[in-house]
This record gives sequence, structure tokens and C-alpha cells, in this order.
Amino acid sequence: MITQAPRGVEDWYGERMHKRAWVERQARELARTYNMTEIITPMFEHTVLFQRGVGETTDVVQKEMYTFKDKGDRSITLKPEGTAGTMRAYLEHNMYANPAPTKLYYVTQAFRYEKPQSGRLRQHHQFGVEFVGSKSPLAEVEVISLAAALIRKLGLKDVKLHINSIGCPNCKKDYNEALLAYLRKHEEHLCPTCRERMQKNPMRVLDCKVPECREIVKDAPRTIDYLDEECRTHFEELQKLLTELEIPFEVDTGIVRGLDYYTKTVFEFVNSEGFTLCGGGRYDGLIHEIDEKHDIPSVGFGMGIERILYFLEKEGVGLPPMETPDLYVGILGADARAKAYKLVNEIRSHGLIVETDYMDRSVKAQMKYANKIGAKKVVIIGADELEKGRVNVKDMATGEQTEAALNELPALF
RNA sequence: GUGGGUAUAGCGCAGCUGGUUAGCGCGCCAGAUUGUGGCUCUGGAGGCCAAGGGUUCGAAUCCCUUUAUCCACCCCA
Repeated sequence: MITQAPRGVEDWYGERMHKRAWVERQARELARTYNMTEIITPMFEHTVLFQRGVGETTDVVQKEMYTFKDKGDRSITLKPEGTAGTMRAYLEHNMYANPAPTKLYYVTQAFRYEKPQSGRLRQHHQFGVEFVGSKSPLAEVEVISLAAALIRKLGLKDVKLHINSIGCPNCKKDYNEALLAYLRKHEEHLCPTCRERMQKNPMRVLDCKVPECREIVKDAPRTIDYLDEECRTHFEELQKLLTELEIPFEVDTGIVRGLDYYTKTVFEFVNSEGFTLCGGGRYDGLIHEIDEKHDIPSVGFGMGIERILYFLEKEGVGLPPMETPDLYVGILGADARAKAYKLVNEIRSHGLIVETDYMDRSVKAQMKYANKIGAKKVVIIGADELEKGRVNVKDMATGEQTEAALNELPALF
């Protein structure tokens, strides 16, 4: 039990860690070219931040948060997503005083108390961006194009962009009334969960996968038909821009994101299985919700790193392999140990990956070991070599040996 | 939260209807003469068969409970 990690969390090491680091590197490099700077916020925040930011009625807040009292009797919550904390930091450090917009990206863990299954954990990781301060649809374009570019850069093919507009609180009110009225008419044909759902949050019914419900939902009122003038223009302008920029998308009136803060644009990148890789949108009311003194629009997304890895695996995308040692320095005899090890570190100081023997293995066993760890070249240091100052350098791929002076070893690479 | 599957060596598995010292492949360690890997061969280490309880002369094998894990739903990344 003590050697077992808690449910739904995992360790990162070896090949998988290497892949994750590679993915994160791609994301950081790309964000840099968009002039976004990295932000790291704490792993936990005051619980109220998420209650207010993410929304009291959401599943995330109602049943999925890791909340506890600290020793000072404060209610603390492990962050379930990246946006709220970032916005809090934005406000706390008066970033609105800088010339707008503010463009941030983050790589963070996120904690949600859920029942683990494929692609769903209690601790997962997200790469996300926050574009704060612009009302323009070009802000959406900026973050969407970044996400699309990253997906391309990672080599993923089976990913499509779906967009929708759910309007501002103004439009939402009218829409919810219309939707509820419609659903009531068809209530008897809906599945039991949907019948329940429609009371709490009718928009959830739009997500249902039961065929009968889908049939009904097909003709249900759509949020985009209830947009007010401003929201409609905004959405149209966004589509125009995406089209001109040749970023393929599909309007999916069924997208309803689970977090309360979304306004106007919502979008998702999904694969053919219906798995979401990345979810985001606009949240113009979020900052005001956190601090009523301010009212600043923003757009952003979160992309699941585990999902990226899952998609890469699924699509069979090859990643750069893990690095293996450039050189293995074999040691023959205790007398050669110190000098051989000194040589190891000298070569390392040139930036090369060098491995040696810490196990007192025989020469044969050292060769086997060097082969197993994928060393590119091998030298054996014994009394002879130290005396002459020369070694045989074996190329492990070809098996050929060439002679070289000890002090010219680094130059061989 | 609801429903289903699984749990045997480091990893992947076999062991079906209960019967003596629990197997296989891969991996690991060592050897096949004297300071050189990959292939092959030989040998070796490594398992309270998830945990607890029950049925039985006898349980990895049947039953119950717990835990873990996987999958689907819900929801999401």
C-alpha cells in the first residue's frame, strides 16, 4: 500500500517523461513566437476563487475539487484548472496597468476528484494560454491559431476545430427560456438523465449521446439564433477571420463548455473518437467575477498534456528518441579508476553524455552494458592505456576500432 | 456518483471444470579459457498466486468482503 501512489495520479519517468518534456518544449517554443510569457501560479488557491471563477453550479466545483482546511483554518483548494489562478495573479499584480493586451501561457497540474478512466485522471497537466484585455475577435483568432499551430507542430492529424457562440449573459437568458420550453414539449421522449438535466441546466441536454435525445436536440433552439446584435457580429467576424486565415473549422452548435465563465465564443479541438484535446473560449465576465473593480475581457484555452500524449500514441506519431550516451568509458582494474573517472568528467564538460562502470564489471560485461544502454562509442581504460596515453575507440554501430590519444577524445564527437 | 471486466516473477501471459516441489516468453545476473557488445548455447536469481475471511482431506483454481486497476456512462483536459 505504501509503495502505491494514490488513486488517479501517476509518476513520470523514462520514455514517457521524455515525451512529455518534448511536448512541453514544443509548446513553450511556439508560445514564445506569439510573444507570450510564462506564468506559474501556486498549486492551491483560496477555495472561493474557484467557487466564484469557475462557477458554483459546475460539476467541477460541486463535486470534483480537492478542498481542505489548512492549519490556519483557511479553506484551500488544489487548482482544478489553470485560468482562475492566472486571472487572480493578473489582478494581484496589477498587470492591467501594463499596455494591453497581456499574453500569458502556463504549464500546470490540475486536480479533480474524479473516477479515473482512459484519458481522465485526478492529477493531469495542461498547457494553456490567457489572452487578456481584448474584445476583438482577433484575440480568439490568436489563441485558436496558436492551438492549431501547436497541434500541427506535434504532428497530429486527426484533430478538428469546432466552434460555437453561446452569447453573453444577456443572450443566454432568452436562450435558456426558449430551450426549456422546447424540451418540455418533448420531455417524454428524452432519456431519464436528460429529463433531470433539463431542470438544472438545460444546455447540458445538447451534449447527450443517446440517439433519441440527439434526434430531439437536432431541432432544438440553438444559442447562435439567440445572440444579440453584438454577439452575432462578433461570431460572424470570427468566422470570417478564420476562413481568411485558412484555419479549418466547423460550427458545432452543440458545444457547451462545462465551466460557467464562458461568454460568446467557445471552441474545442476534438479527434474522431470525440475526445477533447483542447477546450477554450472567451470569458469576458471572469475578471469582474473575481474582482468587481475591474471588467476586462479575455480569451484562452487549456490543452491536456496527457491527452496530447494519448493522441500521439493513437496516431502513431514518432517522436525524437531518448538520448543515449555518446561515450562509455570502461574501467579495467582498480588502479585505473580515478584517472578514468577524471577523464569521464573532462569529456562531460564538453557537453557530451558519458557513462562509465560503477559495478566493477568485467570488460565483457561492460561491453554488454555499453551496448544495452546504447552508447555510441566505447573506450576501455586500463594500465596500458594510461601508460601510453592512447586508447582504442570502438564504434558500436560498425564495430570498428580506431586509436586515439586520451586528450583528443572530446574532439571525436 | 452508476454499471461491467481484471488482479499469478521487473514486464507480457499460461495455469480451463480444485490434487503432490506454480510454469512460459522477454528482461536481469553469470559462464562458453586468457582485456571487447549485438547472434547462439548453458546455468542462476526472482513469486506469502492483491489482501482478509469461508467451503474442502486438499484452493492460484470455488464463495464472500475489501483494496487496487482498466473500461463505459456522467463530466471534462
